Amino acid sequence: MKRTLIKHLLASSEYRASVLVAGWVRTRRDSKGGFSFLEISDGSAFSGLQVIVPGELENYESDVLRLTIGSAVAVEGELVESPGAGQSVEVHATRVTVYGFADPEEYPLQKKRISFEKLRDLAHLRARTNTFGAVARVRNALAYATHKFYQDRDFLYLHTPMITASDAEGAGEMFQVTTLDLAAPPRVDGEVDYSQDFFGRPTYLTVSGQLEAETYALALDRVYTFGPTFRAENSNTRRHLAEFWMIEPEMAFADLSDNADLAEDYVRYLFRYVLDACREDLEFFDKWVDNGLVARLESIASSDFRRITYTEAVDVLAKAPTSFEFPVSWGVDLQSEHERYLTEVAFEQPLIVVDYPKDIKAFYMRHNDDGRTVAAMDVLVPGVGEIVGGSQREERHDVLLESIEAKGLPVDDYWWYLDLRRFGSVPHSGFGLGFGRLVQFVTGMQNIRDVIPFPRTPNNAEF
RNA sequence: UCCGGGGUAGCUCAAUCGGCAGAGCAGCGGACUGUUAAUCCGUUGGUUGGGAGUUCAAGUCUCCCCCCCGGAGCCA
Repeated sequence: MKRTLIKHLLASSEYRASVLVAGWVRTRRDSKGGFSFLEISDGSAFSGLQVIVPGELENYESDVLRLTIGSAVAVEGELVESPGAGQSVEVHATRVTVYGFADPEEYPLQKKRISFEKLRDLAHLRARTNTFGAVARVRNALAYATHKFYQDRDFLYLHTPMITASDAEGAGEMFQVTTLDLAAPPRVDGEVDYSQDFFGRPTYLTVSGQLEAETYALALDRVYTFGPTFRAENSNTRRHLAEFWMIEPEMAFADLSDNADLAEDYVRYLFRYVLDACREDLEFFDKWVDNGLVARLESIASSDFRRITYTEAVDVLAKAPTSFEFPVSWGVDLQSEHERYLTEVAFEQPLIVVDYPKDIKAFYMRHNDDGRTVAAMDVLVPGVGEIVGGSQREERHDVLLESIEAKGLPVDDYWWYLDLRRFGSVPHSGFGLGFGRLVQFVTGMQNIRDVIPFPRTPNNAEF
């Protein structure tokens, strides 16, 4: 018999004489009336399936009464209306096959709630919990919706390299990639001789695919990347990972306003999609993790983002009836506390802040005509902070070259990036969205380590 | 990396002035029941993160180290 996923049984309105399901036992409750209740989950839906196992089954004593949380079973039986309160349908088993028991003395998960901190030590098992199953389904839905959004808009999915020689934007410390013997590297004049390394030069894990994406945008018009990036920063916060996934669209013939439009459309599309596709999971998060989550997502999905300039933001902050740890004045970068005040207190909605001072932003951002700002934008959301960072890129060769030099960067390394401005240069724009932060915001999960299966942070690469 | 809070039974946490290391849950045994965080009775379970020191006596005080959490910085 063909196996049916539990989500399809739960959605089924017609009762069936014979079904086959398989999954992991969540609970077993015995009735001395001579039968047992099993709750089985296969991860296909938030809810599990209730199974009634009659005592007459030949392996009832030998197997069924030994089933505990975490055991894996297959159940054949009749799908019927449930007289109980907690579910609309249930299966009356005619056969129960045990694939694997889970010794209750050893199995670390239990019916009671376990802290997220503890579950990080059990990352190989935590997907079996309600919360992490729901996170996995939501993360999957957001990934699918991302591709759908860009594909529907004629963006081309681009694979940028994970190993790179360029320190793209000075976006942080990089992990070095080498095949040299670290105990005894070859040396020339006391310095490590990288000409003998695998690539004949020092190489690193990428911190961003943006610069490479620009080369394709200036040929194929619209592209996006969706891949892993790496930062070797010793960051210990609930919003940072050493390895995280980023989505970076890049558009030719597009200015900062087009860029902001895209970011806003994209984020709202994702919220709308996941509200439809993962309703039960989101309602679970709303109830147990972050009260008001669903209403917040609904509200953001159906309202415009507020757009303000950096200069206006500084103005609002200067007049704020709050005292900040870091004083605000034009020219300083916005601190977390400032961003939070803007998005959580002053405006109480997602914000797009544009036109930052050029001195605090990356070299590739387009200089505005005012001579002191660049066409940068950050999307700020309540609770998570900066979720998107982007800009219109500097397309003028002389201005870009000047900017690289002004930032003290090695001009020679950017020869191919500068070439894009020598041959058929056009205005273009793009942004990066941290996928983990997106999942954080959509699920309400407090810690980014709990929205990716195996988080990489300083001192943590166990799995 | 900096600041603050932590690390005690499988899990979540108590432990007064330095004085016999405890509870709930889980597990195990039993009772009961169309149950659904089931309930009731009984019961097993400890190198108190690691190391050194002070003391008659250290979970508790001192020093060093490791790890976790929150905030900051960096950023997405």
